[in-house]
Amino acid sequence: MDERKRQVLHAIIKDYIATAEPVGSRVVSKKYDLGVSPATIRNEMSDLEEQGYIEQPHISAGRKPSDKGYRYYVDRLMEKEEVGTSQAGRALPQFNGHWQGIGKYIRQTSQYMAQLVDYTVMISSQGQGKGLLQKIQLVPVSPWQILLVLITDTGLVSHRLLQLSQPYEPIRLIELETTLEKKLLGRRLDQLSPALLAQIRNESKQRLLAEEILALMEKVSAQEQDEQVYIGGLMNMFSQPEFRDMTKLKQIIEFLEEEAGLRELLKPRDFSGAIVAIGRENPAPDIQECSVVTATYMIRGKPAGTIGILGPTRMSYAKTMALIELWAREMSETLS
Amino acid sequence: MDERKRQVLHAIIKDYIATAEPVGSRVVSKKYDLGVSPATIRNEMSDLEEQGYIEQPHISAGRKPSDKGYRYYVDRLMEKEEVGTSQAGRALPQFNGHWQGIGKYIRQTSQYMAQLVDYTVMISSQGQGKGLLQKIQLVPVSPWQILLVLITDTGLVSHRLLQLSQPYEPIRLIELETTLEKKLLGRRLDQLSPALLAQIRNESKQRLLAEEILALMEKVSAQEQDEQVYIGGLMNMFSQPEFRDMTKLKQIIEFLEEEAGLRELLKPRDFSGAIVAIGRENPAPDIQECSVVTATYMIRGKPAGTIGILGPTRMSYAKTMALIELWAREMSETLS
DNA sequence: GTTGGCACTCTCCCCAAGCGAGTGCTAACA
DNA sequence: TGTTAGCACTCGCTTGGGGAGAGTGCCAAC
Repeated sequence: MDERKRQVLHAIIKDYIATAEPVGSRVVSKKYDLGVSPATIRNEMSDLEEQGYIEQPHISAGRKPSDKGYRYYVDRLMEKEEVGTSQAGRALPQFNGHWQGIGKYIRQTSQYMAQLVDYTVMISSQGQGKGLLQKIQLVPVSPWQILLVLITDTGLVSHRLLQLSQPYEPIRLIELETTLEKKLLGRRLDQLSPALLAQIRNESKQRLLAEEILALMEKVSAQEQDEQVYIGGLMNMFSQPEFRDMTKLKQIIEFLEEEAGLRELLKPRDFSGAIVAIGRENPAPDIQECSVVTATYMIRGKPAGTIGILGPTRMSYAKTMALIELWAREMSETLS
Repeated sequence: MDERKRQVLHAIIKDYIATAEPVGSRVVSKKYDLGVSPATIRNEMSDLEEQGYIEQPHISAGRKPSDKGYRYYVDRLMEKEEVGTSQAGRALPQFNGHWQGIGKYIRQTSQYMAQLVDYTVMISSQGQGKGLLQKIQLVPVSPWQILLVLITDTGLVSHRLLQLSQPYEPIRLIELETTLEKKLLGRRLDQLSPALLAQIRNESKQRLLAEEILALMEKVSAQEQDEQVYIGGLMNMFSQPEFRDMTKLKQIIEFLEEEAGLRELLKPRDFSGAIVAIGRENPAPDIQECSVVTATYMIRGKPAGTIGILGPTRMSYAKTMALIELWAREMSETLS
């Protein structure tokens, strides 16, 4: 691929991203002055099509980029946008309200982000059950009720109200609390070994009580790992000309309503930069006419969730990638 | 309005709900045998139109019900569906998974409900900060950190990790806990009077500690009241012929994305039966081509949230109302 | 008060023609 | 050998008209 072909491809992609209309040889020649006539451009375009970088919707229409073309653009052509220059008016607002939990923060953030791009924003937040146990507390509430409180070093605080099948003896409760702390502190909540738990159960002087509490802890450890996904700016999809067709739109919304696929898409990674999946590169068939840009944010250096931006393949990659990287950094800071 | 007019109106509404097409005099006469000819029906329809119960999309089309017509139908014509008969395959599944918090439950429930109706389901859950304080616990975590745990009789457990500006003295912490319990237990979390809090602050021996904890409590009481709304079956709207027009659909989704309006719509009421708002009866202009059926569910007898079902004005009111009342009862039971 | 008949209106669908955009090819040119 | 102008051709989109179908309103008869 020689220099001029690259210029032609670049021009076609730029124009198509801006207009969503197939671009013809004349436009390329005039608007992006390459110094050659439309006829020459036509020859180049013919070659590019043969190589699979662009395609013709109909025989008498202009060309539009193919997935392969976009891939080439993202990897080699695109000028990376400087986050610094684009920062004004694009950064997330400094968090300054009352802290109302990570879920609330992420939900609001996803909606705010969606106002700044024309695409749909999805943010996953991984369960935080992977921290080390820092504190275990058994709080007596009533003779039949105990509150179990677990705190991990990732800042997770988890609690469960436990309805006992028989009243507890206060002394036993304190004993049990001590035992639990001795045996379990410093371990990962999601990796409590059954052997260890069995040992505690056996050593305990009030077996039933220990049994009930340990069962609850196992439940908690299973539950705290689960992720959630928040979506903002679904409506932005409606402004995209490629989704004027209801069936396509429906497909996308179907995908967004189904949590499993979304979670798979937004699984946190170790890498924190922006990653792009273009059209058919997406594993989920429902969104193979879309592109997804993702970036993982961290909490205290550990992957904690992923931001995803879903738009048509004709999305503005340079801007989107710059923004998502900026946002991932900002979220990491806010949440750490 | 005489009996035959009522029959004609009833027939028109039934047919329109089923087909979404304007119904003509011949159809009314033949399909819903009233024993009179189309010409007679035409006269009746002419009257009904004059009175505003039905309307003509074009001069040469059949009639469709107006908002007023639907209102009359809901109030007087409709045969109420027996919940008993419709129960098979329509009830919510018995909750039997791990309990993962009310939010999760409501989200899943909204999606399940949406599978059983062809409309969009919205469920609000009111903050549960309106219960009476049953237990206050200050858990030492580290010399600089305290965990504040509040439990109310509505089953709410709320906690906050507090970063102190100076280390606490263990004895003072216990003292303070006792004071707080003595003064505040039995009071409503959302109605802690400033005077009372000031008094505690003054009596405390370690002022700064008390101050920080009380400030946190005020925050918690403010935050726990806030509501959230879950939406399921947004996609169902796509199957409704009246929303094949993108601009209408867009309007509705705009409404659903904007939380304030939704919350207003789904404010819990004291009354637990189904309430219908038809078309222009809705205060929000964005959904004035829709109808909304709502019913409030209770937790231990107190209004806790509202289920809403949003569909075209041509919705199947009898079925929807029967279902929502059933579901509100079931949710109340599960959550109590 | 009810009915049949009839003229009238209006929408929807289909089809054909015309327009416009853009290509591919060929021949000429530097 | 690469570039350019010219030209015929293709194809989608729009426009306009005609016909079919559905349903009404009105009138006269029962």
